[in-house]
Amino acid sequence: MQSPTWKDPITAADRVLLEIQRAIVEGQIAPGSKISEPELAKRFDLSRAPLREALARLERCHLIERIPNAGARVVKLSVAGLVSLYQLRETLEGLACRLAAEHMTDAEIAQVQQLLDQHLSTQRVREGESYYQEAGDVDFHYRVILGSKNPYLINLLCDELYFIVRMYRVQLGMNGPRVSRAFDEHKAIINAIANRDGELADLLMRRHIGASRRNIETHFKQPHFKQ
Amino acid sequence: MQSPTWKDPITAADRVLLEIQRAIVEGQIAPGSKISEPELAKRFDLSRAPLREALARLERCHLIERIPNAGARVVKLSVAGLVSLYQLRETLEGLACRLAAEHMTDAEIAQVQQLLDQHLSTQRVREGESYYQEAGDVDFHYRVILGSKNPYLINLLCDELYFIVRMYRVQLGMNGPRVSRAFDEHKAIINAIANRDGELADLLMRRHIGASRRNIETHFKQPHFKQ
DNA sequence: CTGCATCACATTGTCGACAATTTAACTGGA
DNA sequence: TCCAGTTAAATTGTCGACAATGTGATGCAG
Repeated sequence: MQSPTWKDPITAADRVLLEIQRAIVEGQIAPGSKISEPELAKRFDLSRAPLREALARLERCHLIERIPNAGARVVKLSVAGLVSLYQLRETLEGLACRLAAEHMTDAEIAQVQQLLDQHLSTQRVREGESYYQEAGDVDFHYRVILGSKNPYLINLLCDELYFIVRMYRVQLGMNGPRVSRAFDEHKAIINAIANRDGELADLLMRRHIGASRRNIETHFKQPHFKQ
Repeated sequence: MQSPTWKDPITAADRVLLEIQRAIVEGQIAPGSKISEPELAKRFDLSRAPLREALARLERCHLIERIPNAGARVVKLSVAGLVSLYQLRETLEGLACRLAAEHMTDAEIAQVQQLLDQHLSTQRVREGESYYQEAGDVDFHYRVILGSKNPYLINLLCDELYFIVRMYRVQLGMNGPRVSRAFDEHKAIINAIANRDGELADLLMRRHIGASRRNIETHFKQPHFKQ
């Protein structure tokens, strides 16, 4: 409903949603801080009606928590939360791989392989620019998820879990040394899918995400991040 | 946010949500039919503000689909939708079992085992009353899911997917001959969890749900149900 | 008769104000 | 000083009306 799977931000609620989403993910609105409806309404110059619509969607993607008659707060990041989230991701994207191996067309698979080569070359040129790395990573996972052709799964991963996953990565300053290794793992996964080996693709994806989780987990203890 | 994991229906939006939820699940509001905000507002005697809040939550649990500036419709049931939904459920509840085998206390496990014996006896007395069967089934799955101790997973299964799963079962008239077999399968699953064998519990749960899906699938072709 | 443009109607999106509830500050007493 | 009860301020929930958009009917041109 609100991101890679997007139509056009038509209504005012849509626009303010995107802005607040970005602000929360990037930490401009601090984790744990209270969300004041009157304040945000003034800040974005609209009434509380579309704002509340946006808040409802923010709760849906786990960026805020609401308590009836008491208001909303931005979620707090924690090691336990990260582990829970990635346990889910491992299983879900593993399932996506198994289904993708079954349902993706040869053309779609070839397109992803081509995409990886393309990302590899641009990544060599723009050494160290983490933005391109993340864009490529997101793009790869996105394609595989869509390849599953399972609407519930697609909605879950692309709309509901996407932003909270991104929030962990962004706020823990993920630029890591895992760049080139991730590319190889992506290659192996799409090859397994190309061979219609869903079981292997499932396994590889779980490992891939597991490695990513351990990589992020270490950042919780590093000095440059204030909990 | 709106079911087994429930606090108290305090606000007007909460109350109307429960009523519409029930009406949709039980088919009193026909699948595919349009949701008119003015009509429902009059029918439940409240303004459109809390009604729209309720609609947002109905979309969240996949009971309605909204299109900007064009309104909402009740979801249509289909074989493809059922398959997609149960693919997800198999994987998710399998994960729940694996985590439950790791995180449930001995006391919690014993409580579930006791619960199953209790259900078995009451079921023998009230032969054929499908309500008790379903209540018991829901209760068992609910406990295992909570046992996973994973907040994202709990929210997903108990709040977001619970009602659409129930809608399929209710509207396809599930009373099936699978009663006693399900009890045995539940027993086997909780025993695996008691033995801390997460892998086996995972496998058994997937089979259990797979069997349930095939059981429901057959009802799509039977005469007593009009698509 | 068919196809397209126009227009009126119905529905959704948004607004500002009021009611209900929570939070905190304050007062008084132990 | 600390705690409980009360009260005032601020916030959330709800309402009715208006604006913007979508829908269907009507009428005209081809």
